[in-house]
Amino acid sequence: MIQTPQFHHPHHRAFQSRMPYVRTMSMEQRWQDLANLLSFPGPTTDASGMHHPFGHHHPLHNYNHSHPHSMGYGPDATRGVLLHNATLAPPMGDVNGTVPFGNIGGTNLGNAVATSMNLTNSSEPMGESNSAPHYKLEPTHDIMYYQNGSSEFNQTDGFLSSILNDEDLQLMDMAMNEGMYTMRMLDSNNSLSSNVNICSTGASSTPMTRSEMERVDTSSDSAVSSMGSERVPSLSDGEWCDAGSDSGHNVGDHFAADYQAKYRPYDYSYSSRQHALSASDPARLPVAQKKHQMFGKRYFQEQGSASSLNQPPLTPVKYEYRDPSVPTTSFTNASHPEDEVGPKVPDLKYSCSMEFGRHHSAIVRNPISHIQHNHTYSLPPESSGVMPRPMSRDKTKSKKSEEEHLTRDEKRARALNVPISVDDIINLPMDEFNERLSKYDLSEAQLSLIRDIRRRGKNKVAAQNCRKRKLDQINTLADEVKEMRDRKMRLINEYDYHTNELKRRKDKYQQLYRHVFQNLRDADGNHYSPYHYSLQTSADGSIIVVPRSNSTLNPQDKKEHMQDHKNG
DNA sequence: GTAGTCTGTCATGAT
DNA sequence: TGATCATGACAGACT
Repeated sequence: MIQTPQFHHPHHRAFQSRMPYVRTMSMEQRWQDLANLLSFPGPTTDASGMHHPFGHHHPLHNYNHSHPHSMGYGPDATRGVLLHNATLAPPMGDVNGTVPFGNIGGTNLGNAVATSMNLTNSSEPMGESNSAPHYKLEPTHDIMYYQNGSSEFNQTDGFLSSILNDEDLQLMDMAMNEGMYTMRMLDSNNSLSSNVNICSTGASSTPMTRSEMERVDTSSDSAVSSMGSERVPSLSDGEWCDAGSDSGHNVGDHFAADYQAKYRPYDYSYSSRQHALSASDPARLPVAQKKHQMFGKRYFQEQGSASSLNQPPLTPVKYEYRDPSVPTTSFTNASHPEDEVGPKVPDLKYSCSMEFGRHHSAIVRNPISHIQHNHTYSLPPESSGVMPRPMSRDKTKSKKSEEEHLTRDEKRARALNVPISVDDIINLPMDEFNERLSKYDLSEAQLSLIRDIRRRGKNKVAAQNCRKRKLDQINTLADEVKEMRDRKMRLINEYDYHTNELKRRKDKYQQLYRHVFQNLRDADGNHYSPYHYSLQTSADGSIIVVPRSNSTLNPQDKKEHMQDHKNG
């Protein structure tokens, strides 16, 4: 039953007190807030020729702006009339039928009105209250509780605008927000593999499978650590192309291609010789289980060599071992060190993985990858000294003496008759190294050289790892930049969608409001004038007709109102 | 000849 | 405290 509350009713106070303040907010107020937020286009006259209050200057726009809640409730609201028997004429148009009402703010206003006022003589809801796909402004009957012009929408608008406009800030914020980033990565881990999944209507949501995540997780089992992602250290020479083609052409790919060219595997003759030279036992796995540093943040990743052995790393690392019991021929004893069969330190090319190429996109998208990158690099077992570059001209290698292949440290060691191979000097564990040293009566110069050789050799490997990590970080950042750009485009599209959706529903609401007044009749069958009455939603969702005071009309509306009175 | 790149080396700080 | 690692800087070799 439609009621026009008598606000001088003795129970007015009680009536008011029963409702939360916000719940007594009139429909107009909410409408006005909505209109203020969205700058409603005002309809003019309806089909009946009735000058519509919404025309041109919506009477609700400003009439209660200064006193948004005084209308009908203030002390001057003396005109309120309780309409116990207000009836509605049959609906002139099937508002419900022709255009289904969307859910307005999670509450089906049309449904509420229709149910409460029997507008359409139908019990069917005018919309599906739960059908709102995205926005759910409010879960209750209270559609909008905006108390002033600054609404959530404005805030949202400003928020989105700021996001969309301040790209740098956005990128930084998002990058900083690990959680968000993680969500994003989880949310759209497919987009990268599908290459520039821009302008998608929503984030793709194919989750990374557990196996993929685990694969990434276990990818950090190779020997040397780094702080970048697994992509760089895992790539093999020819596999960079695969990785590049997988994700399209972007900055990361550029680096990838660049990297392919720059970081060729250390499989030169030098490397082969080193493999032959190297003598080690399985315990002498390459290198370094290292601490990681990611943008000033260090991660300590305990990935001992044991785990490297126990778990197949994502990056295939080739190890060649020689029986440790076989004594390593000292450098001076081996006239042809390359003939040594060998020892074997892990085969150290920069191992590059097919796995990376295959799982590139997944790895990049995997949030875990940002936490547990495979910072390991398998490196060539090499002695210290300058590594000769691959011979570009075959003619130069024909009669090269072996000495020309020797590194500087090897030459120095040979010059000082150091009885330990350079490879052993560098790669032997400390205990074994000292043991070896104790076997010989070495001069101070020899000892000093040996220490330098060992230091330089380890540092060389460390430098190589460091450079790989650096490029790895660059690649990772390039991927993140691309990801952020994709996200930005998605947000823009989403924003446009919601803006249009809001406008559509606004129009529906406007249509409904007009429809209500067109069909609303008092006991005598007369129309309710929208100038004199307004609709309000009570706490229980029922719609009441509330007389409005003149003070609630803005000057323009008053002017039109007066003109209407003069005309007719 | 010059510029850019690659890589070994040193110095330094951290672990 | 020494060994090792990480990394910036530098220099030489190379393209």
